[in-house]
Amino acid sequence: MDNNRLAELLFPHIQTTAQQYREDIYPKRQLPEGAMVTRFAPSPTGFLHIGGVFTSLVNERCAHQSGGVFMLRIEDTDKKREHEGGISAILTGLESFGIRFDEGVLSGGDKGQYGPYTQSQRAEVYQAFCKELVQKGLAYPCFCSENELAEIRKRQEEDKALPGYYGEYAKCRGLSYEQIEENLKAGKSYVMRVHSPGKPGGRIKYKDIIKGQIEMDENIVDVVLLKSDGIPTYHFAHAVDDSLMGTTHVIRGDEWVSSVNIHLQLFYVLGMKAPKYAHVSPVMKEEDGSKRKLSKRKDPEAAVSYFSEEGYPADSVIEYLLTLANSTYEDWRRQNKDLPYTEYKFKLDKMGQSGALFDLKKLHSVSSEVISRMKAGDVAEMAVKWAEDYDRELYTCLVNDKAYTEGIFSIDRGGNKPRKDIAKWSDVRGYCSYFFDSLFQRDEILDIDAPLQKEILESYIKVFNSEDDKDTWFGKMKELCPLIGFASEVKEFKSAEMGTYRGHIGDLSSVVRMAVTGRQNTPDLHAVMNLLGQEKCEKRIIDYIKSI
RNA sequence: GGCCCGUUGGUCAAGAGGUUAAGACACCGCCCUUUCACGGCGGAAUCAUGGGUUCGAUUCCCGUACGGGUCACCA
Repeated sequence: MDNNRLAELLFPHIQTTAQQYREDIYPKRQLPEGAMVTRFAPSPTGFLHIGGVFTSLVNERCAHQSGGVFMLRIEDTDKKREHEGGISAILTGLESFGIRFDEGVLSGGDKGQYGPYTQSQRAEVYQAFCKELVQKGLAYPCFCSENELAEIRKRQEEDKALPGYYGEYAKCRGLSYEQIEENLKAGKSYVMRVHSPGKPGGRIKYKDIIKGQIEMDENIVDVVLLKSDGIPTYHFAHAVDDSLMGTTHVIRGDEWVSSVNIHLQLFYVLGMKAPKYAHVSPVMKEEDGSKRKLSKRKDPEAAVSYFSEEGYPADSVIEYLLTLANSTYEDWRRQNKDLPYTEYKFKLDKMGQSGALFDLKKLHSVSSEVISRMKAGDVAEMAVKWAEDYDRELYTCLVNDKAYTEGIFSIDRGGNKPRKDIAKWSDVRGYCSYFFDSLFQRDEILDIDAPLQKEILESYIKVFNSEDDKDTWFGKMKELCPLIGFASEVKEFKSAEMGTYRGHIGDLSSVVRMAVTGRQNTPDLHAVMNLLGQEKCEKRIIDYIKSI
């Protein structure tokens, strides 16, 4: 059959040739040796998943630390599943994590010389390549209906044969020009399939940067290249786009591993160089003692909105994700507490081969470390920002007096022994509620006799002055001890015989802390009282005495 | 079911043919400390299983179990 004639029959409107795309329109990138060109290619079918942040982070690191290019390509080839606003949700989500793209679909519009970066806008490009394949006898139209395909599948099941459209099952492979023309005239819908050069029993090998050597059956199925609407399947779009756009490393979820035989074959028939592959394991979730993929529907922490709602800083999430990606990251971080994560040399081939469980406890720990290193002003600012959206009552308190708010977050901050009370902004309310009368409440009880507490506080209130500096304040505390039968040193208390003292200076502090803040756990008590001021402290103490 | 991949403490994991099998989170204990923290020290806890190769296997090979992935005109 005359393939050129068939190509014209099928694609009369396609004038630009694949050759022109390859050589003129998408020239080779001029990049330094070793620069990686990577991409994140989501389909706008829903919301951003934490797994998507994970893979895009890995892609981003590889590109930017090698002096390469990182692209965002939108794979919107399935119109049925597309969601309104899906693209901007992904864009703003990724942006909020500080993941930056050099090329592709960005919030300000497309950027880069290798576009368009939205697949639905690239129909002609794919069709040109498909046309070329037809000319080479490597692609053909298939008019099989859904029912016919189902029948084939049924027959294969009975024969215990490999499912798929191939070999003797590929009815449309041998259609003549006339038959095709006739079908076309009759207006029958059709897809374009590759004429797979694969041989049954053939094996292929490839080296995956993460998974290592992988061997599998060669693809023999005539996979669909263009769907009946002329839009490509993922497989075909991947092959065409990634070679045209000069992607050097395809880093994607490992659900694609088993399709690599198809992809490699497509690059082969297209006469284009295949990229290197790295397949990332999914982030998992533990349930009933077994692992499963983190699911958007079942697991709230799968959606990135969970992290903004809970108030985990983006940096914390990134930091945690990095510890999952490269286990040496944690060691590096301990030794380089103040460097940005971008200074860490990420290693693709050191990624785990099996999926890691998403551990909220660990995130919590990582995040409290991150926040403990922030400046008071930044903490205040981020907490206020979070409260504005998620806790109006807290917000009102925090914005009322900026200096006061910043004072709260300044206590015990900045030294080399920072506290780690806050892991997420939703912890802030609990952390600082006693600084505001409208949030203040007592819900803890101290394990010391009430009469003793009263006695202590009645003595204490006489000498208390919130303006005292720390040494003066502490000196007064010590002087108070003998008057109420307490030891002014914990050591002395411990070494003395039982019954010598009624308590020690630590107990004294606890009582005062409880009276003033209603809690047993607060930052430096002197600083707290100093910020609260004389009047408030006294009132709290008096109220407390009355209440017990 | 076919094909592919995986399995080191509760979790994340390093690791190499011979190691006392790192480290981190969580947990427990102690120390430091006016308290609360932070920090330091210590503890408990792991190579899925059966064969084989080997002087020696957690590491290499085969099988089993378990887990994950994939078999669309979805990505």
